[in-house]
Amino acid sequence: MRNCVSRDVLDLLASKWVCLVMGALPNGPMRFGVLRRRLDGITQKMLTRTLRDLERAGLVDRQVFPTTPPQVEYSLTPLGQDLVVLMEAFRVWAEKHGEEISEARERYDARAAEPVRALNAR
Amino acid sequence: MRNCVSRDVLDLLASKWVCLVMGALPNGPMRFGVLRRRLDGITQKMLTRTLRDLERAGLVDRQVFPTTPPQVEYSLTPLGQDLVVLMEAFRVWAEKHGEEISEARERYDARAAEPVRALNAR
DNA sequence: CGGAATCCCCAGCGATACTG
DNA sequence: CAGTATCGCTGGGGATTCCG
Repeated sequence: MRNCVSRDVLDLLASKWVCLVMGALPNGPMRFGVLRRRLDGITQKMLTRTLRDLERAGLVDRQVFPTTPPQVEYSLTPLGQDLVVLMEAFRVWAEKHGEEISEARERYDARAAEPVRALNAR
Repeated sequence: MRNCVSRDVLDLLASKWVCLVMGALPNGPMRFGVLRRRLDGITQKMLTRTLRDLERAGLVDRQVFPTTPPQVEYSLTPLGQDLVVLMEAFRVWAEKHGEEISEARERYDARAAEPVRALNAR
């Protein structure tokens, strides 16, 4: 179901790195290596793939300088910048309520463990 | 990297069904079965898991009526409603620019196919 | 330096069957 | 009706190696 358009964009965001990559390059063009180090923990393969997906979707611009060694710069397109604004709003929400969520999880887990303890007590 | 709080929430949204499930129940409590049919295409297992995750995170409330047959109603918590507002903003964005994105993809694919055709032409 | 290619693992999800 | 339990697969993604 939900063959609607928003599903496409949703699938994009569902990718593990898309948000992080986009969030890492809002200020001007950035070289591949620099981006890689900024996102410490990402594989070069996943960074390449993620950037390709974003470029294909028209959210990221890719500029190649045929020098030696080669140099490639990535930047957000206007559309990409527009989306980053939304994601930023989301990030703010997350930082505001993150604590609240993790507390809720701890409470939930504590409640779930309780019956088990009662069982072991016999 | 990015052990920051927003990553937790990000992982939640990255789940395939979270956004769809939350988007499907903004108006009052809703029974499991109804929700299931509304989300036509979701497995009962995934719906259960998704709802559990959301309940654990404090975004969804689960109320059980010990009748026969059993009846369980799900609803958004205030925190969940708050998040839905954000997701709604995102959905609007997606529907506004979805076309633009799929066009960009077609252009990209066309360009990518071109060199191949040039090769085959020889 | 930026990226393509290859190998491989395992979590996510679907399908199916069973239960209180 | 609203789940839990079990099996099986596929594909996302990591590690490594090679290339211009």
